[in-house]
Amino acid sequence: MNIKDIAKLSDVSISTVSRVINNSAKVSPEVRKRVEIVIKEMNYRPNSLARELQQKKTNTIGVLMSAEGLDLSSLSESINSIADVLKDNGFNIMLANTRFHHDQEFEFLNIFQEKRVDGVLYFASTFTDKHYDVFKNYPVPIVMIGQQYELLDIPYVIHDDFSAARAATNFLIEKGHKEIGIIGGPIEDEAVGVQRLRGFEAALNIHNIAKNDDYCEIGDFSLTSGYEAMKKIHLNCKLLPTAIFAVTDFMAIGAIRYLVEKGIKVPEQVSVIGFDDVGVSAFYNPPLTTIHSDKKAIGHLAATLLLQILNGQEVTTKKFIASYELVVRESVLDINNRIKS
Amino acid sequence: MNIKDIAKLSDVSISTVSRVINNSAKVSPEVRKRVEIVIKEMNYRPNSLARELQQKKTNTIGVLMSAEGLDLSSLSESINSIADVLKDNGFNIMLANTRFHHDQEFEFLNIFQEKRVDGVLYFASTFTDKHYDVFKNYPVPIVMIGQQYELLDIPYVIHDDFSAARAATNFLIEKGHKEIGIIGGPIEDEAVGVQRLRGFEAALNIHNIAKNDDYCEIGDFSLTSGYEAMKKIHLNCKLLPTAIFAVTDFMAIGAIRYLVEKGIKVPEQVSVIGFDDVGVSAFYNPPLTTIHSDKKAIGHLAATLLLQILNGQEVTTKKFIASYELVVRESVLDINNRIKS
DNA sequence: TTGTAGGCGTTATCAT
DNA sequence: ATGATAACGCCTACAA
Repeated sequence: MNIKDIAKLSDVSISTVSRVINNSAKVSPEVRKRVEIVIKEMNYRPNSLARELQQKKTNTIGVLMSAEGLDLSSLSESINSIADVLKDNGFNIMLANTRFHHDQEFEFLNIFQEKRVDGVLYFASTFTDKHYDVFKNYPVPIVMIGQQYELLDIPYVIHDDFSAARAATNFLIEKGHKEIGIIGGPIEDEAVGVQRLRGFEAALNIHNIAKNDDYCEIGDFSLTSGYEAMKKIHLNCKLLPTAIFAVTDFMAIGAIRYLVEKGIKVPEQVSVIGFDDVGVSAFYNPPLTTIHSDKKAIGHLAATLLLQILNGQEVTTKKFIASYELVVRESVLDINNRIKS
Repeated sequence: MNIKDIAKLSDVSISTVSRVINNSAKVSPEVRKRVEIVIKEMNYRPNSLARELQQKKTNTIGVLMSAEGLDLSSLSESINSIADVLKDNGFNIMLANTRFHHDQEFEFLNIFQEKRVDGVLYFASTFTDKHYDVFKNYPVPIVMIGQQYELLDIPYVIHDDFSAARAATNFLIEKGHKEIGIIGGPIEDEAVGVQRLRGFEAALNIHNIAKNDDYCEIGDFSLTSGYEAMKKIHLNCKLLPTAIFAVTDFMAIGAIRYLVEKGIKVPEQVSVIGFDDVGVSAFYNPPLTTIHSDKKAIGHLAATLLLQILNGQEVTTKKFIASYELVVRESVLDINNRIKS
């Protein structure tokens, strides 16, 4: 069933059918009615492939991300707001998830290109030379999310991982903690693995607190990895740190679970602070003190930015930083007035 | 940059270029090399729109679901396995999420049709007459997930919500509970809202336990709604039930959080059992006893089924039921030997 | 092994 | 207000 069939059945030319479909020009009311009835009758839908081929525009944005499941993850909120913005502007989303198989990124980028998406939103993780090459020659505009990469002239929106991590650590220090551990992310992940670690170290430095490597482990974002990292720290030293900064709420939850399982009280014996403010965090036992980043704003900003570029508007600023906020709940204890044992 | 340009630059005809792209026929090694170099050089990718238009096949499956970020997590596992199956068979996914705006389903179904997806995987929630009409006339095969609807001749894969809910409730009863409440789902959701409730009631019935309406509230799947439902139950009666069945892990978590916040011990004072076995459940405090349904299997099954239909294989069975399993953790207390107070 | 030409379903340009 | 026709970029007979 195509436009030709509809034309025949309504006894008009295909141009006229096209006109009623797109409201692109005047069509006499009677004819319009006639055509519309046939369309409804036949359950006809125009073929976007043909339309987009001829218009050289798909009204589709490719969104590339790297996460296990779209679950509670911090991404899902951003993606929802991206979806909203794009939908409001008549764009569709083509979602691709590498699930941490970063090599697949290029494969998806190719598919995007073949499918002729009008632009791409890229939740970055690692950034390699190959990324550089590919992005440099990419035929449509890209907006990067979550990772700063100044070599390339593509705009990006990030949250200030360094400052936020420093703030989290400072909070721990304010509360009297001096023995502080960290459960970090993979160092290939610049934002989470590197910047948050740097922020942590900076806070320690400025307060003249030495970093104890026995207190420092790395996870892969999963709940289990947080659990395992905490276990390693426990095994590393007979005396646990009084506080842990987990660079991800999920890892924080994994860590707390380990502690509770071992009969170690949180926050009475060990305080834990997270990062992300994922949905469950407020409902966890104990409710998690963490860094809340405005994921909705990030998605909104990135999508809007891309749309502007697509509209040919000049985008002068290339760097956008979303705000964060420390949300204090119950997983960190103030030990300033603790009687020394 | 199109096939014609490549042809010109490599000094061959477009058919030859097409042949090297698709390996569809013999091409002399020298010519092939020549063309391949130009392709690489020009960073050329074939236009799928044109290709799919002419082949009348997009190798794309539309996946329609209805979840808000949070809830996605029970879906996300299924979706991952769907993605795997489809990818292995050369299919792409087009994901659409109504986020509980069920009216948008039809809009997306239309888009799928316009984009000429080869088939659709439909995570059903509510099923109305309009669905009936639309599905009846839908031009490509549909496989339904999570909801049984026999009027239509479309295959579906579900988990046995009724039996699983009954099993969960029976477990509570076995452990000596007689005062049992439920936090249910919206009744428009046949599987979660109705079937799980029916299973609950069936278990009560067979053990001659009366259902106490003060113990029964309904949530909307969110953590908050679980919290609020538990609060209502608390307000309804001076004496809390000894156990609660929440038809969703997230609502169970919300409920537990409410109880803990009020100083009510879980499971010592109130036991809670969930449904879904979402990622965090094992790491919650206390670890959540729940029904684990094989979401991966569901996704795998549904995708495979659709592929079979697409391949013209006769599918005789229309109904597939995935297995479930009760996973016992620490949120339910055995009160059989409790000293009566 | 390689090239030519028609058609996939639209929209857009130009007549009428 | 309506219709004929040439693209859009590709694949696939059919020819050479």
